Amino acid sequence: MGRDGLLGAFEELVLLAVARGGGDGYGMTVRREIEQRTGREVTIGAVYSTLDRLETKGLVTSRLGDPDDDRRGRARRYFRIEPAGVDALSRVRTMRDGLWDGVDLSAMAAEAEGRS
Amino acid sequence: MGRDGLLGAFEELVLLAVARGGGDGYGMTVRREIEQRTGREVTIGAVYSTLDRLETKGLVTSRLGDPDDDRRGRARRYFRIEPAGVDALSRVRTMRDGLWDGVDLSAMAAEAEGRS
DNA sequence: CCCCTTGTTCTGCTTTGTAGAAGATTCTAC
DNA sequence: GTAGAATCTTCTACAAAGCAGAACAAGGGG
Repeated sequence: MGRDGLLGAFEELVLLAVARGGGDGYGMTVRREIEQRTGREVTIGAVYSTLDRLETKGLVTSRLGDPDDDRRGRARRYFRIEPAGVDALSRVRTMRDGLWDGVDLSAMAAEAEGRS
Repeated sequence: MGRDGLLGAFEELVLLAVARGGGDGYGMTVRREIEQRTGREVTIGAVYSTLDRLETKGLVTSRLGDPDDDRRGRARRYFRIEPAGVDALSRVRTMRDGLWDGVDLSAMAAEAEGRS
């Protein structure tokens, strides 16, 4: 995240997936969400280490669910976004929008193509 | 950039600034552009190391200008974006848009705030 | 000459990003 | 009851990206 509290690229994706979950997301669902919405494959290790880092920074918090129900396996760890996390998302977006503003990708592609 | 040719957060900003320059941008102007449009301070070392990495990946190319004119100092190194760079921007944008889609930051802020 | 200005390059370190194996826990079926 | 299989998390180790600041380069002007 660096010097002034910015988010890395993958951190942003994970944080966004947590935000979408509304407090009901956990490691595996975050992974699925990212894979489905971006078409990109993601390893589970990458997701968890990023979640841990986000929690350390105070952008998300987690609580352990009980594994009662009729499901098997280990207890889930649910994540939800904190105000600081919302804030970080907001800032990263504003910052990027400023640089994207007015950029025309197809015109740019045509121009770059035309030189080769 | 990792496994599937993705851009890091800062790489994206730099690449975008190069793109905006239309081939006339160099280290110092890229820095200024980012600072002005994002309000974020950036060290020159960060900019150059990122530019080098982008060049290694084939997303931008550079040419050395001659220091004729009446300006002083060392020759500038001008950067321009290549088709692969345009492509990378396009992909990173599509991917992120998928996850941002439908996210309402202010509603989210209110909800997260309301819990504390 | 020496220094000021404009730029780039180099060195070293910290934070992010990735991968995959290992551990924990419960259900099913024999 | 015990071997799998299923569902999830944790751990270990390394590669890539991000960042800071000093060093270096080169021309202009007293």
